[in-house]
Amino acid sequence: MRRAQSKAEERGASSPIYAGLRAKILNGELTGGTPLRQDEIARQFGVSKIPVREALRQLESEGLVEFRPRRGAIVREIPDSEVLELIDVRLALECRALELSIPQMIESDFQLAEEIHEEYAAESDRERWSELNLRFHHSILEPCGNHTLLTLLSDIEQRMGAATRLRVTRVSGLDRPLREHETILMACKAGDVDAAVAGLRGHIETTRKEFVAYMRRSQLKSLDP
Amino acid sequence: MRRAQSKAEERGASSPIYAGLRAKILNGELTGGTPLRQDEIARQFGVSKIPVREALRQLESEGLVEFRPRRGAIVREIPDSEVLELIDVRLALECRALELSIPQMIESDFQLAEEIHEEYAAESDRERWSELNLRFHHSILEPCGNHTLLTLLSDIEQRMGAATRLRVTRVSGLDRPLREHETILMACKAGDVDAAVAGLRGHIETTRKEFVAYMRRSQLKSLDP
DNA sequence: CTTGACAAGTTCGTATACGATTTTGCAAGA
DNA sequence: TCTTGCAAAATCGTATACGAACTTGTCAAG
Repeated sequence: MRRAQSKAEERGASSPIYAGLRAKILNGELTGGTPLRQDEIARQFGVSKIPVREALRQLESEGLVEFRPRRGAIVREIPDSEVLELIDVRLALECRALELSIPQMIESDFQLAEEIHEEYAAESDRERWSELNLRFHHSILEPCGNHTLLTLLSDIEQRMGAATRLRVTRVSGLDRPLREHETILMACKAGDVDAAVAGLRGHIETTRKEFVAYMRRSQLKSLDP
Repeated sequence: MRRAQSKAEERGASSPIYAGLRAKILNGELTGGTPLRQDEIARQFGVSKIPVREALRQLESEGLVEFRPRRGAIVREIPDSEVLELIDVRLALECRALELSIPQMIESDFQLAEEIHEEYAAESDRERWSELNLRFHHSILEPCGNHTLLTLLSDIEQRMGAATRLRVTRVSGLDRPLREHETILMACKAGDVDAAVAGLRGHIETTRKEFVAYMRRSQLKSLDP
């Protein structure tokens, strides 16, 4: 193998590995339980195992990867019960963010939210619904100005996983979330914090119920072939 | 140095290093900005740099340590602005946890909370106030059953740092938090979720105001010798 | 055919080694 | 005295090496 390049790697060799693996896990290319062999990943990226292990450790503390002693790392399988817990966390964080956001919102924020909302309403590709839904939520939360909170929210969303979000989105139609988004946006424009937060809360609680319904169904399916 | 021990290390060499460094950072033994030299830490723990680097990476993603490219790791200095942001996150998570907790609480939970409350009231050592305060909060939040949420809360508290908590606690007296705790506990016993959450919210908002006051003072001090 | 045990091959975890970069110490010049 | 330059030392980041643990495949016994 090539010796250490003379080129100055500005951010270390583990960064691209971290980013690469993270992307593959989040977009569902690597699903839960898949073993992550260090030598293989090292070969793929043309480095040794050491930066690979560092990247895996970082993914571990984000909850995306799990280390088993002496048996290496696997993509973490997030149990349904934890998804429910994460939805509650999301509920708490989004509601607080919205509370802080509304007094900070200006005309351009409303415009952006509305544009995303309309794109969402016009979209027919189910695969994109979840992405547009997320973008709408971010657009009304971002003005809150609390970077720490927003980062935490992103982490939570990623931990819930793309797959989960898709499953939930499929269960519900397009109409119901759109109507709820509209209600929330109206309340934001009116500066009515309580109404907006109540709307968002109901919106997320419905998501939660939909996930519970999804759980029921998949449990039934597994019991009755 | 000794060769690899035959003894089977069940959880890897990085775990004790991680725990050790974490403890030293949280209890204030290592303060913000302190450089964390890999070779030195490795010598102290009798291992090579590799497990040290893994431990540091884990601490990095918890926000306790900062890596600068090619210049190693330092204990992260948390800016006042971020502490304010973290208090908002704590507000959101604790309020939601309490909401979920109250319907789950049984007699023994009330008893535990009351015991801690009384110990708190009787404590004269200021250094222990912050610990007892934390313990009281945990006692009423733990019944919520959402492990993910509780873990996140612990992370947040640790990130705010022992030093910060002490500073804030010193500013306030003992009476005010005690009265607020009592109000919250009463509402919990009565099963009055709204009152309890409102009480907790006010309690944390006061903490926030106290921190703002602390910031003002330390800013004035630095301007006027 | 199934079970158990041992050998061979994988894969992990970390010590050691080494090039590259940053920091430091010191001497020469302004 | 205060810079400026540069060589020496310290420190980082990662490749390589290797023992230990785990997995897999084979074969004999039941």
